[in-house]
Amino acid sequence: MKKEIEIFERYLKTKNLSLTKERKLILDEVFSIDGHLEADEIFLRLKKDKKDVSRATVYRTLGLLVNSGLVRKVYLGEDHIHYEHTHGHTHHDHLVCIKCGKVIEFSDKKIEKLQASVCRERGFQELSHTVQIFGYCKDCKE
Amino acid sequence: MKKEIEIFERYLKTKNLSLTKERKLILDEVFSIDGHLEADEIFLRLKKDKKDVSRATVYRTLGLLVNSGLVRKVYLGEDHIHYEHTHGHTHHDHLVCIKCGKVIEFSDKKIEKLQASVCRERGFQELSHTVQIFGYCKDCKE
DNA sequence: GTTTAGATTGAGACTAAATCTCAAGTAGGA
DNA sequence: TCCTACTTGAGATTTAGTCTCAATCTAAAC
Ligand SMILES: [Mn+2]
Ligand SMILES: [Mn+2]
Ligand SMILES: [Zn+2]
Ligand SMILES: [Zn+2]
Repeated sequence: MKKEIEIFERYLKTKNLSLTKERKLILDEVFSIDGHLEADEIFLRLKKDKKDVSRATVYRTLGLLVNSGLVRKVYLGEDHIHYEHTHGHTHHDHLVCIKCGKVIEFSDKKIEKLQASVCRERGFQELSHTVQIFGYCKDCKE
Repeated sequence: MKKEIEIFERYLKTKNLSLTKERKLILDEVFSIDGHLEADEIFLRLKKDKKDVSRATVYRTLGLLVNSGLVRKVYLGEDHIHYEHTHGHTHHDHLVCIKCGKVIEFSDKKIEKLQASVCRERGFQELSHTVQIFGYCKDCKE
């Protein structure tokens, strides 16, 4: 599998943009995290590492990463967006425990197929989707 | 079918709260709108009608309406929450056109069943879910 | 190597959604 | 009537995210 950095650089090339040192720092930080991450988390981790990058650049670069297809936004019921790697991960959706906050990933081919046929019936061209199921996880239900 | 106001009042009773004139104004305004609505829309409509209610009370009351089960929050990919009636409407999910903003509702029993079985397999107790499919509607796809 | 146009950045101002604070007012049961 | 808990509005606050703009960098063209 291609490395993230190559994909990102190729994407940037197509937009006449370049892989600056700030963008590389952010890319590395994002791919050093497993699981769901937040913009501010990237900003603070880099700051702690004395690899300062401005908050604006973090947001700007996360946008580029999303557009390049390496990363996607996920909505987990909180008041800010989370991000997760798509590169190297198969598509999945989320069960979110509203008590302990745990996020459980699942994927179901049959659901995906049915969603695709809903779109087909409506003449809708799907680009992406997110499914969130909120409730209590095994450990939290009474 | 029971009227919204009765359900709301009963809910409030169980919480030792009362149906004040502000809460009634907001309830009426919310149920006068068909489709997806925003908190600020309620605030501004009431203001225009000279039925002033503070923004804080609008948010507080929308929270109560959600807890009472009359209304639910929906995430449509924008930077603020939308609300929609649940009372008197069957459950559905959304296709969101990222070009013209159109929101198309759909419901699919088979998808819902499969989601339920995903939860069952994981010992997850579902309370609610939302599905959003983003893409181009019939009129917007190239 | 210079020039130059366009890309890039950081600091901090700004916006907007949503929540919080708190003093003043209200409702209802004892 | 008294008391307590509920309720509200105004505006402050919080927080996520965007925008502005001057300074700097990049890389292609000369
Ligand atoms: Mn995930
Ligand atoms: Mn709807
Ligand atoms: Zn849990
Ligand atoms: Zn459209």
